[in-house]
Amino acid sequence: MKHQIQKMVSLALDRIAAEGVMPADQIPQPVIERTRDSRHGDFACNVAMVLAKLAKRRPRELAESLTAALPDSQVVKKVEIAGPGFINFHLSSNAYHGLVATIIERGHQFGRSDMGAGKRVQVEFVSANPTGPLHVGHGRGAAYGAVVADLLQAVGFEVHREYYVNDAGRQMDILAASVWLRYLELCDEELQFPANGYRGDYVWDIAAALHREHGEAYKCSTREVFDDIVPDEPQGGDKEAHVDALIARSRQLLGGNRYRYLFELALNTILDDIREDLELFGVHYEEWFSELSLSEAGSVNQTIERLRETGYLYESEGAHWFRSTRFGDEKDRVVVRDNGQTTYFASDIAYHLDKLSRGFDRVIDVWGADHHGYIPRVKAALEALGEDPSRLDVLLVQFANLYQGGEKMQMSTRSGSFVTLRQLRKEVGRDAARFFYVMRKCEQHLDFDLDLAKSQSSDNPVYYVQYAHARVCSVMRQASEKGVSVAISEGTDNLDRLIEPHELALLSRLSEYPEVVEAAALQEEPHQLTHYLRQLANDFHTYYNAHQFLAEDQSLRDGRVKLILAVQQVLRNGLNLLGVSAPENM
RNA sequence: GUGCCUGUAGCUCAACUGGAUAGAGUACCGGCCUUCGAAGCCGGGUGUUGGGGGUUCGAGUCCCUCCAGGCGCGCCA
Repeated sequence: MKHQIQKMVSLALDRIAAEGVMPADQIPQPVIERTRDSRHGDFACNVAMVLAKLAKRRPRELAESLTAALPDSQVVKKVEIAGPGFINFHLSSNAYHGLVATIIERGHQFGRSDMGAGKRVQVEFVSANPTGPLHVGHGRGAAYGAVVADLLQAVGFEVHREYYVNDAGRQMDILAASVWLRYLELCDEELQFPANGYRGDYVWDIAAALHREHGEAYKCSTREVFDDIVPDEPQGGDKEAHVDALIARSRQLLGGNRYRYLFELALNTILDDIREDLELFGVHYEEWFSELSLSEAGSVNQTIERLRETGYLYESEGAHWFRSTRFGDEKDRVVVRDNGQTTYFASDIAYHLDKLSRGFDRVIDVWGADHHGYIPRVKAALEALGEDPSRLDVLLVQFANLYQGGEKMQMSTRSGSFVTLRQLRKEVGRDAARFFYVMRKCEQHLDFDLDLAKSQSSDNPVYYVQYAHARVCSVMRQASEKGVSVAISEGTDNLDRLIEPHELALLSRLSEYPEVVEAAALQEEPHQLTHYLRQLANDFHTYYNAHQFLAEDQSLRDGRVKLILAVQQVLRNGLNLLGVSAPENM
């Protein structure tokens, strides 16, 4: 509908331009928007005000000429000029009859489009280090990334969802060492657990599994392990150096094979847990991309060599630096440490290079907002290597704060005192969690009220929307129990019986749905869809209370049943895009 | 100190990316169930859009400045 009106206005603009009112080569695409206030009609156009200066005419005067030049239309009943120069379009009552038929006919396809024209988009999200279970902070990135991906797919992009597994870095070694030390404790060794080690219960679990299956085959004495190790922080030393020394000692005492077994046991246990967790959260990936595979294939070293060839690499204090300041970064960045190890940044450049080389038209990263300082250096590296950095889009997701009983809950990964995504799901359920996570713009801090998400009351927006869907189902059940026929007629038959203001409002709302999906997808803003669904549910509940759907009058009933079936379909489609179920009863 | 993000009704947030009188939910008060599910609906008031300046027909939205909060500023990932 929007496009139809836009075409009409464009045509009118061409016509008056031909009359020499203004230069024909400077005519913009007119903006059509839905009115906020129904007294202003259904759609409004501001083009007369925008072009007033160019045409050297008063806005209202220009609007007069424009409306006179508008072509006739079946769907537009009345055109008015209002305010400073708005052109308001009032639709005729049958304008949306085709819409209802279309929704019913297209079913779950309604709202989808091919606007993306099959362009390939890669969306990387969550990508949490496999050093512990996912917590509620990751949950937001998971829900947000999943919905953005689904939205893009819905409007015709070919979407590739990917999880980057950081299975190569130092953090993984710290995890392995942590597991081993806990294992030693299970073997009745007494030791001082490092300040920088991972302390969560899951570390004990992995250690216990190792102990169960291999007895004391991995045991060493505490003396062997800690002999000559630099002191830890509580003893006045450096916690980083301490833990690095413990890692080196683990490798040395266990030997390559046993260390690798331990490392992979920890990695796989946690990764399996993460996979299952996300699966149960309704988040699916096309690919789990291993960082380790990058370095094993030599990509990281190749990337560093390519960078060296560009001349933007230099040596200083024994390390190799990338001159990212050349490309607007705050400071230069190390890619190879003085101990010869490549940095996380180095593999990340290699990874992004790999993504771009796979031929995606667009690459989207969903990151926690605490990583925002990282964007300039990644883009700098891509630019230095001759890639177009604008192909990469980084979406930052702010933290989610959990509230319970009005109290903010504090969390920290290292200390192990965090609420896991799994706990949250068990607590509030998948539907509420998914919905709450995407209810806010991603750059907003999210206050996640556990009590509200759990509550089965009208306060809870998830139930509000789901209830609207269940209500339609219930009406249809009632009809069959009462023996009332609700087999609907063909096409647009009987839709002319829909004349109540509530019905017209509902029709207009339904017509918005494809626009909302498109806007939410292109702007990467799932919250637009949650807001829309609440409005649609509200329109429906209002209608429900005002009118009897299963009317005596057969043709009236037919029209109304068609309308509420269309509502049901759109609610279902929208919830489905959010990864939230559309229950038939509650 | 410096860069990014945020600041809108008592609280949690919208505002179609520059449009008309800034809107929802919640909280508070009142009304609506012998008729399709009251997990619902209807009515009632709430604003110096953090402050100040600027840009223009028009600013919550863009620019400058100040104030407040969050995050970042490692040869960690």
